[in-house]
Amino acid sequence: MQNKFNAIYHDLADKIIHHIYPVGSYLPSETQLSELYGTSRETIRKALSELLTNGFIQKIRGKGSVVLNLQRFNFPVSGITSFKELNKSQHMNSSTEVLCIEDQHVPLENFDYQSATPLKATYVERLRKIDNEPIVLDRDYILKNIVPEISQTVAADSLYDYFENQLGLVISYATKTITVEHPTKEEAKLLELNEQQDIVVVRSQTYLEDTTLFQFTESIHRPDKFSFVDFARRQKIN
Amino acid sequence: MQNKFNAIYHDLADKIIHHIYPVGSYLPSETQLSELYGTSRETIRKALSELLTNGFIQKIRGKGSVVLNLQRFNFPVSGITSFKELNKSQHMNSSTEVLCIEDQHVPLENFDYQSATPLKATYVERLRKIDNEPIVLDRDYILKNIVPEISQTVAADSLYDYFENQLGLVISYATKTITVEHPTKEEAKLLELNEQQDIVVVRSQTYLEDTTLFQFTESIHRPDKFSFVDFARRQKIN
DNA sequence: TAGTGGTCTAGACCACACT
DNA sequence: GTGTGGTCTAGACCACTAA
Repeated sequence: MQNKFNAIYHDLADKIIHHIYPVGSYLPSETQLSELYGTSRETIRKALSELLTNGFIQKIRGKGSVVLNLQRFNFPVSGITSFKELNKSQHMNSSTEVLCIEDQHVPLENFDYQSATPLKATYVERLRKIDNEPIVLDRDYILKNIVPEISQTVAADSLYDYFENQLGLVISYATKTITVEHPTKEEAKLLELNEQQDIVVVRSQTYLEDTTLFQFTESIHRPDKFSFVDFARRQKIN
Repeated sequence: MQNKFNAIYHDLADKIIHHIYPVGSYLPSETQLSELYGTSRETIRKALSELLTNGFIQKIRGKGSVVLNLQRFNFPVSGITSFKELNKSQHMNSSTEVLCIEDQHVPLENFDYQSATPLKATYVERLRKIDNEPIVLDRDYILKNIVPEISQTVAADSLYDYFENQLGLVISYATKTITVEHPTKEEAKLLELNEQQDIVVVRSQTYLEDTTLFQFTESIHRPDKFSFVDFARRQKIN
């Protein structure tokens, strides 16, 4: 937490989560906060603008910053989060079963992606269970030119942890699409569905800090277990 | 467009969309931009940070700001956008059929919302078609204490246009959940589905600038026509 | 009128990438 | 070393809210 504004953001977020600043109350004004934290007003404003985009507060001109009642939305299901992280922060009783690790080319047509040459990747297929019920079937294609090798133990634990903390990769952004499709026989079997039921498919492409494409993922969700929660701010279209 | 940084943001976004700054190239540096636009560097940085969060560029420390290849993600399906706006910006051949306008209480249990007293609302049910195929069934509950009356003509045109441009309401943010459910007979009939097929339900609560809750919406999507596109930046969980 | 957030400035120092 | 983006500052003026 080297940045001032980041430290202030987390301090304020904590205080909101623990109701030191209760829902519906106003935070101290920006000038008061800048005195409190011994920093300039612009730095305070950066921290507040983080709180704003993450749905902690609403700023009202001429009045102040109100604490919102949206704590439940603050875990970033709409962001990029690994299963292990989610699991940890939600205290779920979950497990991961590695079904397959092998070298494959990325099935580009699935991802609506153009490439002159085939993309070599490590294919990892994993089944995620919560309380012993299958919830998600994850299919990851991790590009070989970035990560040459992936071991069984890493796949069973957490790919993101390995990439970020062992390899020092900085994951930056992703594009996602969510659609509803018919399952294949295999998918239905693994997720314990009958073949009439649809599946929810979340496909994403993940990029590193330097804009290198790095991973393709296909997450197949049981429809009855799927829930996507989002917080959005209005933005006019021009 | 009174704000400098907003004007600069739109100018740069336009130039990216029209490939004046091609995909993969670098924008001029921040100091160059501040000379170009005759403004301070911090103002430029605000504009760039908008471009960043909307997926237009990626900033790389020590190098510059790279133009990303994500134009298709820039219409905010993940934001708050009205059907009419989307329609206009996507040039679709669409129509809206108003099925019902009447006074109702908000069915709070559907939205997992607590309230001591029932919430009086105008209920508007509309069926959205594209190329004469039913796509979405929208059910809006607009709270009476904010908007007392809604006419048939307004519902047939655009609620958001009415709220923002006629009534001067400022819509600020919303919470959304996406789930997959079984249709009722009526829903299946309206969307021309067989009752085996699932539906995608997007439920949202929309708030005004002053944090007043203002609208509940239930959007029922045909599963085969549903697609949700998102751009997300990585944020660590603490 | 006093206090609030919204915008903008001109400067400073730092960490990082490239050559 | 030079140029880049990342952070931070101290001050200014504005528009809005409330008493």
